[in-house]
Amino acid sequence: MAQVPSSNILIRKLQTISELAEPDIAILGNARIEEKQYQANADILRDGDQPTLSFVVLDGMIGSTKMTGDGKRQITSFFVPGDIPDLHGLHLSVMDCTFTALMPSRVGFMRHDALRSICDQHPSITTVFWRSTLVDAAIYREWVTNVGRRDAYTGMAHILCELIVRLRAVGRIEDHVARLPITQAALGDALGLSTVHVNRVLQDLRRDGLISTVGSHFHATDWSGLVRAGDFDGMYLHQRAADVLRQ
Amino acid sequence: MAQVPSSNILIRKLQTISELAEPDIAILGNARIEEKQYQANADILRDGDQPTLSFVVLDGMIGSTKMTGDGKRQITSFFVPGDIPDLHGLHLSVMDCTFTALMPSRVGFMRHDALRSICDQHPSITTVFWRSTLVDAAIYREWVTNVGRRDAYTGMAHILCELIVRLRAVGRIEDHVARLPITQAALGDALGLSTVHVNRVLQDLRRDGLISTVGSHFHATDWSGLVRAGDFDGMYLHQRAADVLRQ
DNA sequence: CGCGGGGTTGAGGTCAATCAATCAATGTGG
DNA sequence: CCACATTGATTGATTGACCTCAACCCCGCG
Repeated sequence: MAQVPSSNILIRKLQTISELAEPDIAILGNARIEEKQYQANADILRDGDQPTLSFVVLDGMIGSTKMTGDGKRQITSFFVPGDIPDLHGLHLSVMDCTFTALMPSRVGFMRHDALRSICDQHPSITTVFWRSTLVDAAIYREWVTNVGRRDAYTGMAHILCELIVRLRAVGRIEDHVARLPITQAALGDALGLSTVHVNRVLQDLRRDGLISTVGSHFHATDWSGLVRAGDFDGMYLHQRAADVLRQ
Repeated sequence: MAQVPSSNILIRKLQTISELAEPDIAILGNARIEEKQYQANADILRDGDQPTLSFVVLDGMIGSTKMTGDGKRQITSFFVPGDIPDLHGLHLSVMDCTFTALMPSRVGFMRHDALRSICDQHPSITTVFWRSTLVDAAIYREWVTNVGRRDAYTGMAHILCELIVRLRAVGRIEDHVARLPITQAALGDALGLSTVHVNRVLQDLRRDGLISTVGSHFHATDWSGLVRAGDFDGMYLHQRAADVLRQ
């Protein structure tokens, strides 16, 4: 029905971290995907759920979030088009976090039993999926460090660098201009900061000529400066060499 | 040579998160493991390494650590006996973090090629290993939240709860008395705090009757109080029901 | 035209870092 | 057996990063 199958972006993302064999690409391309649109701040899966579906991000951005007992929110990771945020649901029956759309987003659902049968029949795809969850874990590790040991200015620059590299890898931004209608509140929840402080840190980054913002457009005006300011080394994203060189 | 094969603790740990079939237990029990002892603060694998071995913790405690550009250390997770901290090395060729012994520790090395051939021949073991790495990722998620959105007092209580539950699950502590010769500096690096502040927070926890310390012995004198203080819900550890009930 | 969401600004307060000692326990060489 | 070094814990004083509260502004929208 769709000229551009929604599995395309999934395949592209997986290719940024693994080499995919032709037959595997065909298998993944034929996977049945049910598309659905979400508004900003809509929950897709909730902490405590026992889902029978996983989803791939097609457009927009999804956050994996956790709430503390006193109602504060932490975003533990961003997920951009091509990512399968809840692939772990395939093997962990109860969700330990909530997936929320951080901007208007389109996602594609895939049935767990279908994914499991693909994995059973194609061990090489199992490896690719496993690797994808391992890269997610590597990103979590970096976020612990970012939140625990970097100050607000450095952490903000870091997280922006990560977003730009990941979006570039799947062709969603050119150069270092990102259309990122992400709220300052979301950035704060990602970095463990208040929205007020996020605002001030963004002003500092603008003052230093590292970024500029025009409405929801977000621009890294000094990429190497931003990388330096953010103490950023994208190695933890484990992208294939070919993709890294394309940066 | 050893009466108690070092794979026992590995099997026990895997059983806390997955049901293991008899044949799989036999396969894992026969895995060749090279034991090695490390002193406190010794690195086992370093950021940037390309290891051909993975290791299981046999005794002590290992931390996965990252350094920031200005030389601050963050511990992104603890690993206790039975855990395989660097199982991700099986599919991510370059290490993105360092594994350090946080106290005198004994670990057992297993060759990647041996592990890969086990996975190739026994898909059910692949699933168990995959699930193990997914639980590690769930722990990272919780740590992001702990470091980002909980204050020092709550975060400290939380991390102590996690350690106690995980150590109990593999039978390394009875009741809630833990022998934990972990330094306050390590706790600080885990929580993103200075050692001075760690010291003061521990005093607060003692003052409130939640913990007591005698030398390197560490005792949760009020388990339910500590759980409450730490905003702790162990669901994210994804232990099997039988194990959770045994708490 | 009023409303709400997101962004911006200012003032004051707090949690935790830093700096700088001191102390206890352990180990080491003479 | 003691002088000395080392590691980790503890304490006090000061500083600073970031939070909270409380406005206000801007803009799109029903």
